[in-house]
Amino acid sequence: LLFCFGRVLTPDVSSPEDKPEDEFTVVNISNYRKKVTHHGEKYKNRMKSKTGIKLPRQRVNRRTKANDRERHRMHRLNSALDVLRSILPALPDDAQLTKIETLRLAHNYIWALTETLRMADHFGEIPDYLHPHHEAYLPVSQVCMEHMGSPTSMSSPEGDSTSTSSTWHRNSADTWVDFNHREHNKQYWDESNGFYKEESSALPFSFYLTINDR
DNA sequence: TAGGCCATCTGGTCCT
DNA sequence: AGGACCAGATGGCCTA
Repeated sequence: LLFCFGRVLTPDVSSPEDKPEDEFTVVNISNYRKKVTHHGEKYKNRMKSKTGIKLPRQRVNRRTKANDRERHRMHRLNSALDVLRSILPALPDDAQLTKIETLRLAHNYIWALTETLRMADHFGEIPDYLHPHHEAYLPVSQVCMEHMGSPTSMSSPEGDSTSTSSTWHRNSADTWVDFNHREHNKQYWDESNGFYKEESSALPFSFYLTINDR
């Protein structure tokens, strides 16, 4: 999956103490390259008190240790987010999901998978694309979005129902799964828009997966 | 240049 | 007491 992402490179989380303070690493974050200094080089002057009074050595040592722990804690958090990104549907463009987008997409992705199972129950059968031996089989985890528009833009809940940023993944002649960048709210299955009709006994149906709040 | 995103520092609070 | 967690502040990098 990391290969699938290609561009998802984890920041260097190896022990920062291993690096000289002046050294920096260029890492790929999002779709840009970013300099990351090690061991708080650019912040080291903040260890002075606001009044300019020299702080007791013990206090400085405590604070330094706490900073290290906090830094490592955030690195672990970021590593966990990378793992989460790796199992979410890949983005089509060369951009990594931000933290908030990752969490929102994960939330909505779980919701979509839950809906898939619920619909399978409802229709009494598993959709074609979930049958491993069906020609239309498509592991949900490998569904990729061809276009999501701006990851941070907030599209209108009511408008844009046939958004040009829609991503349609054809799985069979009659079944489409749409992991779409589209705003959802409590009416995300809006029948008036014809996205999904619960009473319909037949496919097609669509899933809209968004990184925005629902 | 403004705004978004991020890493880091920092001090406070809670928990063990 | 010390560690984990949290939120605010700060400054760097990038994009529109």
